[in-house]
Amino acid sequence: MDTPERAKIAGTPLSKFEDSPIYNFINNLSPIQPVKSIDSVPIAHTHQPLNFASLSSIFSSPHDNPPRETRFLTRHPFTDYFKQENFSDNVGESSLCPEVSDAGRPSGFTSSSQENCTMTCSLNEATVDPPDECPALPSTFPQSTQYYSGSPDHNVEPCLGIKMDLKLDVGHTPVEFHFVQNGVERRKVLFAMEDGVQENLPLELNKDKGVGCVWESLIPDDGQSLLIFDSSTESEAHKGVSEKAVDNDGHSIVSLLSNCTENADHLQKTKPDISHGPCVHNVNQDPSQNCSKVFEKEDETDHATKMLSDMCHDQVDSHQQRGMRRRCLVFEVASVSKRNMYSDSKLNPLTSLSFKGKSVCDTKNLKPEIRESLYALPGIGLHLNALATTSKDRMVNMETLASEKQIISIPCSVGSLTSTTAGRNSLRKSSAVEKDLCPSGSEVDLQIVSDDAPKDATPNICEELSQGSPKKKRRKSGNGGESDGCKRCNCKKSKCLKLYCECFAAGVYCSEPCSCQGCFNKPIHEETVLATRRQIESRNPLAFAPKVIRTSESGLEMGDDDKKTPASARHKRGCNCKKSNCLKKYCECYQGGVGCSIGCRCEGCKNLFGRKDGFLPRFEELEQAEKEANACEKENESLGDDQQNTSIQIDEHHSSGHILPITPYQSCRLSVELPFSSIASSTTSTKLSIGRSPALYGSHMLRKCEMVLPSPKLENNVSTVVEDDTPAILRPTVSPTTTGIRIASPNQKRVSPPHGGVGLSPPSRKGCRKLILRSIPSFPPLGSDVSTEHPVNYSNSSFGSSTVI
DNA sequence: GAGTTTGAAACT
DNA sequence: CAGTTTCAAACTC
Repeated sequence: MDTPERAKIAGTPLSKFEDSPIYNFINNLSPIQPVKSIDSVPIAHTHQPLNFASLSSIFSSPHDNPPRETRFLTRHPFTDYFKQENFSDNVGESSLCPEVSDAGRPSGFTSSSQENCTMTCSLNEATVDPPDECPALPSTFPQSTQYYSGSPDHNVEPCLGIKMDLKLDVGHTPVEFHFVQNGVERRKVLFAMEDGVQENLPLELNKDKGVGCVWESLIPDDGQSLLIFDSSTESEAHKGVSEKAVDNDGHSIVSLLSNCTENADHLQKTKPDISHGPCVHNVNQDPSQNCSKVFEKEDETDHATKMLSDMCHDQVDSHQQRGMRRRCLVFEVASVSKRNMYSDSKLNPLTSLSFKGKSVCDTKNLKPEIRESLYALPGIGLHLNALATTSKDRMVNMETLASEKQIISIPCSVGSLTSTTAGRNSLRKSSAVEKDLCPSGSEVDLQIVSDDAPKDATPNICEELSQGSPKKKRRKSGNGGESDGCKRCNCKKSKCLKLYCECFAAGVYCSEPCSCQGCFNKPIHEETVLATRRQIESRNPLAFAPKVIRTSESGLEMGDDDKKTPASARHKRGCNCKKSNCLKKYCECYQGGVGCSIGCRCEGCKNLFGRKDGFLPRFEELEQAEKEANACEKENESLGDDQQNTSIQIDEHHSSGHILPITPYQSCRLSVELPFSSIASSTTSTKLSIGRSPALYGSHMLRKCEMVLPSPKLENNVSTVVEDDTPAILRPTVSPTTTGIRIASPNQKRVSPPHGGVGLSPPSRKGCRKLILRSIPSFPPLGSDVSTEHPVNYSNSSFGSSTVI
């Protein structure tokens, strides 16, 4: 919708809605008193108008994109209404769900109510089909909206918001609610959805709707089909549910997931009669029961995650996949809603978004500080250190995605992000809650725009997204335990409370994949962790800063030495290699894919990325050296051959055949406050998001694609952020990507990026394809309309700028 | 998987 | 700040 419209909506007082027929209708329908949940609007409650009361913030979110909105069809009165409500601060954006065919919605409630209304509501963008269309069936809906997940069109917008599609067909049509919490979760869903869509429903996608309508395409025209899961794979409970759902009038579609979610939420608390809800009725009781059973069995917090992971893994049947995807979405929602419901203030959707530096889905692993910061800055999730870490798996994933030509926005938030707003501390969630969240996903704004549907990626993503997934445990592979993409520590004596511990250093809690002993880096010992962290920071404010900060900018703007700020103290100091010749991972510079700088005290430096003496090896030399040095890694790389096929693309601008190493110094052009150091001081604006976090994505990506150097975000973001609340990512400051990466030596002597960079990249980089990392708009503090200020142009974003190789 | 090497982190 | 020790990752076998 147009900006004016949005504004209009935003400004629409709740009262208007109250006056609207729909509002009245809904009120009448629901015998249940509206539940007020601030953080989220649980699907279960969606049927009640009041539930949306807190959505206003969502709508106000800066994320709204005018462009996108234009797509939106008609605005439904409800939209306004919803906006009025405070959904939660967290709501970043919502993408509209175009009216998909009725069945299309992942979650749908069928209401027996007599009126027919189709309402689609995206919290952020709230798109609603006006009541006019009420009788309108899905088919009638004009165009679907694009989802962020990867639709090309969406690139522009960062999405961290809660996305909610509310579709009401009172009468025969089911009422469907799509609720995507935001950020990570949403992305997860999107990934899953897209993935499924692309794989399974390519035709559908392309048919009528065009690129943007992936989601919609996912949804079968036949609403029923949507709900039907592959019985073979589905659990009994689900089966029963779906069947029942179908049974209801043939046209009523019930979203099992929604129900489950709803049920889950309600079960523990109130156990409301779902059937009562205006929107939910037919299907629901049994399914709900089933669902409830399921949920009861498992820990609430973990359940959603597990389910998600399981679903992700099962992708045999397209049909199944659809179901799976939807379920994932739903579950996710469910988990969210649960959290919201139960943890109330504790859970902030945004929080869930935060990325863990290393593990993709370990929200629980996030350290308290980070969590806080995350809450404060939704967009920022990646710990800088995470960037440094290399994980092949992730690489693979990332690469895969990249290869797909997807645009991945990986906003990295520094582990110890400083919360922009101290006030948001309240948002901090309990660790338990966080567990459910998928940090990586969340924070990382991982938007994949795939030109080619990335099919491969899906699994990976799913895996990452789902902590529970079995694959997770692959963790230690030959490379040292990164197989999962999540590199985990193996500390024995440090109790994981020292920088020796990668997890600790990355600002994440140790998790299952870790092999640490006597670990204190766990939520249980949060206080200890924090105290230790503070201590370390007091000693060295930069201790938690990323080892290597690379900025596309830095590369681009070589001239400004002054501005360069060392990303981390460590790097400031530079490496101190004696025997590795800076050709092994022992060397942080090498590991980070940057050249050594003057600050390095290394001996016999042969850093392929650039020597402190300014020497740049020829491409051939580099290649050979790399081969020699990294033979091992190559082996590992095999895994991603397909994915890695894409050669690293270095910006031609820079490619003169030589790689410009980015030394830490170089990269740090911007005087940036290290985010980490500021952990304790939440008040400071956060700083960085280097990669977004997900650390998973970002970090690995970066690592593997070292040449690219996304870390720029850090700088960019940081600088920006500091200045104003606008997420750095969103800011136009950098123009990076387009230009390509330039690596400048600290002295700026080095220049010439390698051409393909292919051979040069450190082992980790090999697989790197050209990734367009977009800095995910960290969602700026609610209320500020980023879109206007910074139209989210991923391509321009710092990340995006950095071309990933 | 165990042992060695390495260099950062921590300590003095 | 420099030297030493501790530590865990990286690496090798």
